[in-house]
Amino acid sequence: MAIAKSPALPSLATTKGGRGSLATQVRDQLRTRILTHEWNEGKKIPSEFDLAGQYHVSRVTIRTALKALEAQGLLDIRHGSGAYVANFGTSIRAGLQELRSITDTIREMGFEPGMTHRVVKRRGATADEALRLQIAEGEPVLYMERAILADDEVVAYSYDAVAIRDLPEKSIGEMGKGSVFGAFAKLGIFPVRALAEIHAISSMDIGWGKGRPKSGLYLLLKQLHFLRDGVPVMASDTYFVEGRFQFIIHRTL
Amino acid sequence: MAIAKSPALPSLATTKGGRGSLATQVRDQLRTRILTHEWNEGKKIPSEFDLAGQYHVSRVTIRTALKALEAQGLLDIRHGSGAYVANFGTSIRAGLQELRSITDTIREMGFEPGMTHRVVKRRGATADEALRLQIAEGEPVLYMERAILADDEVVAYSYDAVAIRDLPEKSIGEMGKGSVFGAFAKLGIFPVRALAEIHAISSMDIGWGKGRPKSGLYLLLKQLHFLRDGVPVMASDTYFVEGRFQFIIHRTL
DNA sequence: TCGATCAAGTTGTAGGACAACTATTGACTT
DNA sequence: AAGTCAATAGTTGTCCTACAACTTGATCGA
Repeated sequence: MAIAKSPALPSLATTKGGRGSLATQVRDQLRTRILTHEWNEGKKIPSEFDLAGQYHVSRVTIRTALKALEAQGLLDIRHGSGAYVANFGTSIRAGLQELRSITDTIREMGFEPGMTHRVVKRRGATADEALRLQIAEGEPVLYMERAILADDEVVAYSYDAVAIRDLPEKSIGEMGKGSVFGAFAKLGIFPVRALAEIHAISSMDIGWGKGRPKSGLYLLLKQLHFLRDGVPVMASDTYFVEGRFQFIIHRTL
Repeated sequence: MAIAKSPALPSLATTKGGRGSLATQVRDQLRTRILTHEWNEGKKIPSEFDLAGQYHVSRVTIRTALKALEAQGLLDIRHGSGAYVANFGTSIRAGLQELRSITDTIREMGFEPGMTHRVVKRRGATADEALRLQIAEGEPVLYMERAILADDEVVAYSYDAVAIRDLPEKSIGEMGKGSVFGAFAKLGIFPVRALAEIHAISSMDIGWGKGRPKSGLYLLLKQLHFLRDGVPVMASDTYFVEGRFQFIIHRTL
């Protein structure tokens, strides 16, 4: 095998300590290569052996990365044959089961994300919030009501409650401005998992402002975000205006 | 380490050729052990080394299985520490991203599944069906309209179109009776992946019969089922009556 | 009492080897 | 000439061993 080094492969973990394990980094880079159509749908990607050569890692690491991508529905690995790019239509994009901020998702879909805050305050937790966040009723939470925009059009209304616990007081102001996850990251808080419940809702009491949909039809994503150790940090009820956002789920065995 | 063989571990692949790879079999057995609460939520499961001993397989195989379970949100693997059972509330159960028949899911939730057929016929594909199933308009499809029941209560109405292609004529009758996936399995057809789109729908034209919900509020799961090689075999629009079925999604990084 | 250090345990990565499976080629038979 | 079968190279699946990187709790010392 010739050591044909790919021209523009970003090196692994050169800058800023390279978040996560080697396999994770390889997975993310391979995902990018797949999503940018470096290999056509249904076509075979290089063998594990070749990829190990390209990235200068062991076959074990490559396998771990490939298996992860298979679990996410991007690859189809066949024993004795090779790994193939899963072929759906052209849509695919980011599935719902991948945890990322709404803002990022909107941006990735090619729109300009925006946000307007109607309420940002600190108050005691309601009974429901206390139950979900595993805190006592009345314990302080950061409560927000926001409208989420894509290209200046409202796509969702979100009602969020963040458990304060040992959050520094000054950081609360941060939350009221940009992305919540951005503010989390600055504090070293990284939600790694969310449990979401989905409902269809018809109500005139959800949206506000002039962008409010007349139909009152929403897809409710009732989420609870967890830290690595299972501690819940944020409960958010996000009402997506039906039709303005495409929700996709990959289902695999 | 003592070779303390667990008393009731089903042996791997003793009967009927043992479907799938070793790692897949181990994954399924471990999943069962997790879902039956053999280990409490948040607690550590045995080390990879121990598990390898229990199942008489290599650590690599155990790792592959554990990684798969982590991707499904059942485990949380921490470098240098161990693998922990993910702790959400008690709900969890089967997430939406796991592909399985509605019937099985209902049964697993502790209800008695049922089904009534309103329409089962062979007809030409509509434009939309042709597009989704990647066949020509007018090509024959098996079209069905079914009501899906749990404990004799309607939980969903489903409109399905199965691509006939080289389906034997006699098997079409089978479809009209029990589970569609059961009929598929008998023919050696195994959908391994589905792409689902979610919508909130408010309409009085969906349900029928006396169990029809007065609200007309549904959660629409617009699905397309694929074979391993990416060939679409069934397009189904399933309207779940809002509130009668709990939809859960695990979201991970 | 508090902090640093150490040691044991666990997951992550490496490398080599072989088994199991797939797809293609080429020879052979009819 | 066409079809069948066997050999073969290429690829993923599993095993083994070893060590690196990380976590956790115990130990020791100031």
